[in-house]
Amino acid sequence: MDEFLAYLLQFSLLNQQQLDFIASKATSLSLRKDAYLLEAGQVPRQVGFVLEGVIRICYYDNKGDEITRNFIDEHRLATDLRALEYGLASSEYLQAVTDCRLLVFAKREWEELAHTIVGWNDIMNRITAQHLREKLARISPMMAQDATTRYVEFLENYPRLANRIPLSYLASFLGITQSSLSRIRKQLR
Amino acid sequence: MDEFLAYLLQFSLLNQQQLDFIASKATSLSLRKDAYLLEAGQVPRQVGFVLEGVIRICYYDNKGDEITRNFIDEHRLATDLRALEYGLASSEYLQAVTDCRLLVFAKREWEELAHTIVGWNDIMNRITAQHLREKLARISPMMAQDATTRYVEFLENYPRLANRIPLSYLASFLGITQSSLSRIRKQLR
DNA sequence: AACGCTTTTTGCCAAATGGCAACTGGCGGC
DNA sequence: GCCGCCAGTTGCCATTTGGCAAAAAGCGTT
Repeated sequence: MDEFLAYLLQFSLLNQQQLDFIASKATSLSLRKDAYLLEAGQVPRQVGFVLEGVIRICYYDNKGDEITRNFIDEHRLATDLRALEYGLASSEYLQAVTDCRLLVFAKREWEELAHTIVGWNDIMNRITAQHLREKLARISPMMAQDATTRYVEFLENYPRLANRIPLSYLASFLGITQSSLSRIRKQLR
Repeated sequence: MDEFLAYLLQFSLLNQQQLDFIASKATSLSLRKDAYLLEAGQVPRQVGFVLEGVIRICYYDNKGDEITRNFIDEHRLATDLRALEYGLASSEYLQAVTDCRLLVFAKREWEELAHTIVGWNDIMNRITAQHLREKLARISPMMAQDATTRYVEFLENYPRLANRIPLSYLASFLGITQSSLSRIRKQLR
């Protein structure tokens, strides 16, 4: 729990009373590898915060191929905040890549936080904006680079992730085939 | 000016007095094709809103090649909001791709808006988050697709842009070479 | 119309990547 | 220890894309 509060304090000044209130709203959840935290078509009903493990965001393209769009590891929010806010069905899956431990806020509790904590939405918007900026900053240079460079930079940007992710997911995230990625790895040794 | 106020009203409920106040802070600016609204290394001192024309966001990679990271067309904010907020130097260029007409708020005026209009930062965070989400939603599927698909989808996503942008910028944005894009175009007719 | 400048198109070949299928290796269940 | 399963690797060849340089097309100026 303290991990989440420390995370919030990066984005805001919250007093002890507020922190206690926030803590009182959280529950904990374990996910087995491959289990879904959220499935496409569902309306999200909770917000997760990853304490341990890796979750991936994926969807299916118009050819039916599964595409991994992103990874969420420790100390990141796992939910579709937009879909949650507007009560929309999500278009993506959130699936555990490894066994995971999460902190979870049910939608009702989350909204109570929004009503009770002054500036809660402001904090969330900041967090959202920062996460999106980081993702964008990592993803947008990737298109202009070849597969090897993309892989090497992934290793630099997410050093703690590479050895926990199946090759197929990583290849899909990098926009190359599994075979190509395997060959690239080989060449790098 | 009304265009900008209408834009704001999409994200918020502002009364007439607030709108008038906002309007009083804006000035207008014309940019010639190829002129810079912001250069890398500079600390941004203003926020632009594109009334007419196209601006691109670009930077130089470690090989010295110029990469176009995004386009900003009518009714979009043109600035580095993060750098502006924290007084940081921007790492990117904002360059006019065509002649442009902009609405401009100097940093000082922009901050006065933040202090005067209740919820101004909240509005800006919403706008930022939404823009980032849109960009991400368009960019992230691109890596998994071949160059032709990326080009076709660009045409669908930005129908009003394609004919106003030099081929080289577009190719760079799509992560392919100018020659390849030219060949792809040829094949599509 | 002729010129100079920039943008776009092409040709040629090399390199990177994809598609498919077979092979290998690790690991848990029996 | 053997088997089966899954993830990762490799071989083979087709396709895509890049790199480079030359040619063509567009455009404004004179």
